[in-house]
Parts: sequence; structure tokens; C-alpha cells
Amino acid sequence: MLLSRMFLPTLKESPSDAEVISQKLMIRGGMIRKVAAGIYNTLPLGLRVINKVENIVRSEMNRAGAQEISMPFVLPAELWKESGRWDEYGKELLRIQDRHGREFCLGPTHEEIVTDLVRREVRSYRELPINLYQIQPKFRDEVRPRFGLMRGREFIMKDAYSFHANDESADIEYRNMFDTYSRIFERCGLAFKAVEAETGQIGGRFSHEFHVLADTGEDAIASCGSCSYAANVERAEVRADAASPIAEAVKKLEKVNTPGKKSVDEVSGFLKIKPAQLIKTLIYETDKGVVAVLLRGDHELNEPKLKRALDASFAALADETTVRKATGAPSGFAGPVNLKAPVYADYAVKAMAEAVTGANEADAHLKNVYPSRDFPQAVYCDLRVAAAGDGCPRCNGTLTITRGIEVGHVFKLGTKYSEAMGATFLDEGGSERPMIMGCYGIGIGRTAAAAIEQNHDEAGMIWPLPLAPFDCEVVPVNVKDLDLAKAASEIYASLNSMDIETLLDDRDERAGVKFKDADLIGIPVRVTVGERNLKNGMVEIKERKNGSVRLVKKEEAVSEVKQLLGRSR
RNA sequence: CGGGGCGUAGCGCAGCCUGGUAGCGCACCUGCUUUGGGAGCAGGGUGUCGGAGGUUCGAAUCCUCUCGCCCCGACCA
Repeated sequence: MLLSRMFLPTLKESPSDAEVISQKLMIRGGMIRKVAAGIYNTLPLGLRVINKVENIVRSEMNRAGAQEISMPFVLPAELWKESGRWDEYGKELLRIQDRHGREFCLGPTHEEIVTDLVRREVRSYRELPINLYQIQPKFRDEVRPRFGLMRGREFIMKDAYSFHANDESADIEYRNMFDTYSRIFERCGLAFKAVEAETGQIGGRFSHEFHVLADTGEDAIASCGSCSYAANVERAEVRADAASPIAEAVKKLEKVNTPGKKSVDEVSGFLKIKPAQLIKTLIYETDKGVVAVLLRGDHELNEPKLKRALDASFAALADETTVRKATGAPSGFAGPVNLKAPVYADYAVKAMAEAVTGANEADAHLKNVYPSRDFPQAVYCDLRVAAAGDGCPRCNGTLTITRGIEVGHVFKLGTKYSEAMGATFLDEGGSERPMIMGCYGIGIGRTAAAAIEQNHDEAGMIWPLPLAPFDCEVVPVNVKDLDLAKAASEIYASLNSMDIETLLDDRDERAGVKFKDADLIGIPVRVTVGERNLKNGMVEIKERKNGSVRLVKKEEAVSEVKQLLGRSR
């Protein structure tokens, strides 16, 4: 490709609304342009990267035995009503009407559609298992789209759905997809980690997320330093610390005045104690009734853990009225002592001593609280968001927190959709059973963006070779110097003839401009053809990732590039 | 959804408070010089000041409505 002919509008400055580095660099590097909030044009350079990701995904999915299909982007409401998600999914589901007033939505995910497809065609266990996938745009009307391709409203996703006659088969496929995903991200040349995850809106029984590791990631991952345990902090369990002793209750319970001091910060500041000395009491309304939830002041509640502990399907912080009814006090002064509502406490609360908590009356807290003495009715469980230093739930190790970008997710769905939508088959015994399902997604654009978040420097992007839009860029320092131009074109032509995807910067620009652009778009290998070196029959080869430079004979440039790229084509 | 901010040339911004010729840098176009890290000189403005309405002799500027974009928050007691 000749750069002079390429639609590659690079910018010196990044637009003021760009926030994260991948977004800034993709815009500056002429890969994407914003059309509306969370909606982007993909330009030639960007599309080359997207295609590379897609092709790796496609080849590994095919190798794993999945079959590519294509489902529509505009989906009829009836199927969503059948699964119950028309009402459940909320505002992220962009609903539209056709000219007859029939309801449709833009597809945010395709469980309903694929389940409908398969239930119509598959009758017998003999036709199972089957794994169908597609690579196409999705639309989720995010509350706050941001970060460019990292969290767009419209985005390209690879989504796969598998159907099985029994659990063992579904488990085998889950493992198969897990391994396939590992291969995919390995082939992309990215540092990643597979972690246990929440299932969220897709539903299902258990799941793993694949995270590209990057400090700028939106997700926090807890992983153990001693064993292989790793989980999204939304999910990460915390070991019950059996070792910490239960302190003996020595001091007398004491009521103190805390006028208007509600929050942990306010109360701890007012009483001059550490937040960790406080027991915070959250009043929750759930489908199992109103409960009090206790956490150490410096810890945070993990709502999914609370739901699991209560076996509740709904849990939300109670409103002011409910709080008053449950505690007899305005919110901010709730405490577990003599509380009628059931009390669920995080493990960490058990070992606290001389703690402070709300007195269940306005403007008052209790001092010298001992859990075992003062609220023996509490049920202890794992309720808090895992933090660095917490105990690993699988071994004696300690959890550390790193950041990641979720680029893939594998779910074991079970029969959630097949039961709701009647996707059944006849087993060997002739009885009708719902299919067991799994689903497996990869964010294509997000993977590309994550690659930048993980690999960049001040000058621009640094593409890992498998995702790089081009393998090599040839830069004649001055195209008006015909000798340079000719030498550069020759090298360019022979690289291309060897199937090395090469870009020739044949623009009549000064060297500095070309170098800046080359660094910005981050092609792995650059061949610079300059007057000084060419006089001696030499050209310069530079690697983007480490800046290493070597001079080679003009005639050896091609083989040198080939060797650097580690290819023998 | 709540709060805040912004919308002026392709991009980044000033001008607005205190109404009176629409500006700066980069980019872009022409010419000359220059050619190994975002060149210099000279010339060129490419604009519905987001939109609509209002106040006024006169509105980018003041008022009302509206659209778009961005940020923070969305139950941390």
C-alpha cells in the first residue's frame, strides 16, 4: 500500500473528548472517527486490525469445531418476550418499531435468536452437540458510552452458542471454548488472564472472563500469588480468616453523641478512629425480606455475594422509610445491637473488638461493641468486595489486585433459554428434554483497543505483529531524491512479493513527519532509506517495540526484515 | 436519571463577563527555499459562532427553548 494513496488522516493533537490512550491513539492514528456517542467509523488502517483479530478468532473457532452463521441485527420482540428478557433487559436494549408498529430491538446478544433457530431444526440427541457462532455488530444502549472502542454502543462481537444433550457434553465444550479462547489471545500476542466471573444479565451457572492485562483496564482482577486462583473482584471470594482470635469483651457498651454524623468518614473523623474500627450497617430490601448487612468500615459490600448468601433474586439498599421502620432511626445510624431484622455479617466483622456502630437512634452511635457479646444472632458469610491482601479462598496465599480489560467471556448457560423457549430434543430413551446451552463471546474491537492499552509509548501504538495493520513500513527519507525513491520502491516491491504486508511512505513530506507518523501507527518494522546510508549501499532497519536499529546492505534488507518478523514464507 | 461543563474554521482553542469589522496555533491551498525526527518566508479564510425564537438600531456575546457532546454521580450509610 502506498501511503500517499491511503485514506489515513493522522492528527498531531487528540480530540478533547478522547479519554483513554487507545481511543486517543486510534483517532490520532487515523483508525477510527466518531459518528455519535459510542458509535464509530472504522477507517482503512483500523479495519485492517479488526480483520486480523476476526481472522484469528475465525480460524480458531473453526478449528474448535464451531460453525459460522449470520443472524439478523434487528430482532423481533416476540422472541425476547418468550425468554422474559424483553422486560428484564432494561434500557440497554434499544427498542424500535417498524412501519406497522410491530416491536423490534437491535441485537445486544443473540441467545433468543439462536435458540429459536435451533429449536426449529434440531429434534434428536443425534444432532447434538452443535456450536454456532457469528461475527457481527451488536448494539447496547449503554448509559454512558466512553473510551472509544473499549465501550461503544455499537461494537463488533464474536458470539457463539452451543447446544448439548447432557451436562458432560456441555462441560466438554466449555473446556474446549476456554482452551480456544486461550489460543486466540495467545495468537493475538497479548498478555491475558482467564478469571472466574459473575454471569450478569446473560444468566447461567458459571463463567470465566478473559482479560487483557493493562493498568488502564476498567475491571479489577483478584489473583492469588501462590495458586492459580483468579477472579473478577465482582466475583472473587475471600477466605474466612479462621486464624484471627475472637477478642474477649472487656469494655462496657457506651452510647456516644454523633450529631449529624452518618457516613463512615464522618463518624470516624468525628470520633477520631480509623474506618476499620467501624461496623457499617446497610439495610437491604430483598425478596427474602428486609435484612441488615454488616461490614467493616473500610470494606465494601459485594451485592452478588449477598444475593447468593440469602438465595435472593433481588436485593437493593432500602429507602429511608424502610430504614426507619427497621431501625427506628434515620438512615446513617443503623446498628446490629438489638436489631429485629436478620443480621448478616461479613467474616471480617467477627474478629472486631471495641468497634463503633450505629445506635438505632438519631445522632447516636455505640462504642465498645463486641460482635459475639452484642449481636450474637449475626450470621457470618463472605460478603465483601475482595481487596489486596485478603486471603485466597483456595489456598493460604494472599490476593493481589491487577487491572484488566474484559475481551472474552465464556458462560455455561444451562437450560435458562432452552426451557423458557422450549428448545427440546428427544434423548436415547425417547423422552423430551431441554437442551443444555453454553455461550461464548469475544469483543473484537475491544480486543484491538486493549492491544493498544497494553502496548504503547509516548510516541504511539506498538502493535504486536499478529494484529499489526502492516508488517513493515518502508520510509524513503526524501522522495525527491530519485535514488532513494527507487531503492525504497524496490525494497517495498520485493517485501510485498514475499507476502509481507508493507506500507511505503512515498509522500513528499519531510523525514520528521514520516517518522512521527510511523511511530504513531506502530508498524512493527521500519526500513529507512536515507541518503547518507544509501551512499554506502546500506539501509536502516528499526524495530518499533524496542527501538533497536541496525544498518544492513540494501540487498539484505528484505531477508533481514523477514527474519525479524520471524517468518519463512 | 441527578449534578456540572462544553458547543466559534478540518483539529486544538481565545473572544462572551462589559452587545458594535469573527480571531490565534496547527492543518489545508499557491509559490520559492528546505529535506534523517511534526521546516522557513510570502500570499490565501475554507465560518449557518450547534439550532429556533426573543430583547436590541445592532447579538458569537443578553434572555427563553431545544439539540448534541463530555465529565461526575446513580443508592457506600
